[in-house]
Amino acid sequence: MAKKDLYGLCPYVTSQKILSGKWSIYLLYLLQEGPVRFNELQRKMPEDITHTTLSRQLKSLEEEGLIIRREYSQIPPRVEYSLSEIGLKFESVLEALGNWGSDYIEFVKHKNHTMEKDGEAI
Amino acid sequence: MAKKDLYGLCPYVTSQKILSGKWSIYLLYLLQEGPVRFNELQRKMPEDITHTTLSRQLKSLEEEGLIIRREYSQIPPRVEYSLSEIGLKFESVLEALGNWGSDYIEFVKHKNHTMEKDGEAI
DNA sequence: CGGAATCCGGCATGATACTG
DNA sequence: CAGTATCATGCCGGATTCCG
Repeated sequence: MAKKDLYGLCPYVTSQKILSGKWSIYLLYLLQEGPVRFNELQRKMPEDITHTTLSRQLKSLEEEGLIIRREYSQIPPRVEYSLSEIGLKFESVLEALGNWGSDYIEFVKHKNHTMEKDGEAI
Repeated sequence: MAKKDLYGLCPYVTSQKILSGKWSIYLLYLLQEGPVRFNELQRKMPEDITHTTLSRQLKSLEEEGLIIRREYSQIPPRVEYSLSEIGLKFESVLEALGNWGSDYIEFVKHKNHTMEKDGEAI
């Protein structure tokens, strides 16, 4: 059954597919610290994101097994998202990604700086 | 100048943008072991990819500073791609990604297995 | 409050053909 | 062999609306 043969069972291809969602990484990052409610997630996003989009991304991550959706039967509704077991394991990736991202930002700053010094206007 | 403000200087958002290319992760993975020629890259891709697409992805990664394109003036042309300094630093991410991807594949296999045992046909 | 259903637009990818 | 130019298209994200 294994849906889509798990992309040839290649870990990199598989990872790529899962990270293809525009907000997947940041959502997993936000969920690291425990259960978060839907609206709270929306507010914490670095850019504006409609609830439609957020809903889809979360549903997708849930179907892939990375996150858990817990619904409390009350009015008004309360839904919390958290990392699953395999989602928790993703934290090592997040850490590497965070470190590298910071390095990369510094790299680009430096690159721009030297470009200015050289008087390039590209 | 800093193009697009580096996505708010957030490491996760920045990383997400760079990994948005459909093949970025796998390309970086392939380039880990040293310079690779264009056609060689194309052959090593896990799925068929047109040279148009490959060319664009490589150009994109090059502009972002992750890879280096070296052209040898000869006929027929010979172009080799390799990781830049910041691209080399990405290897820690690749390692984490590879490990997690393998775990995830196992996770899905197990999930499917138990689903079959339970006789679910979803 | 959280989400489903639609519609729409953009853009990345893919297909094809041409160049040095 | 490697790349560009052009055109087609499919999918994803965003906007809006309705629902419980």
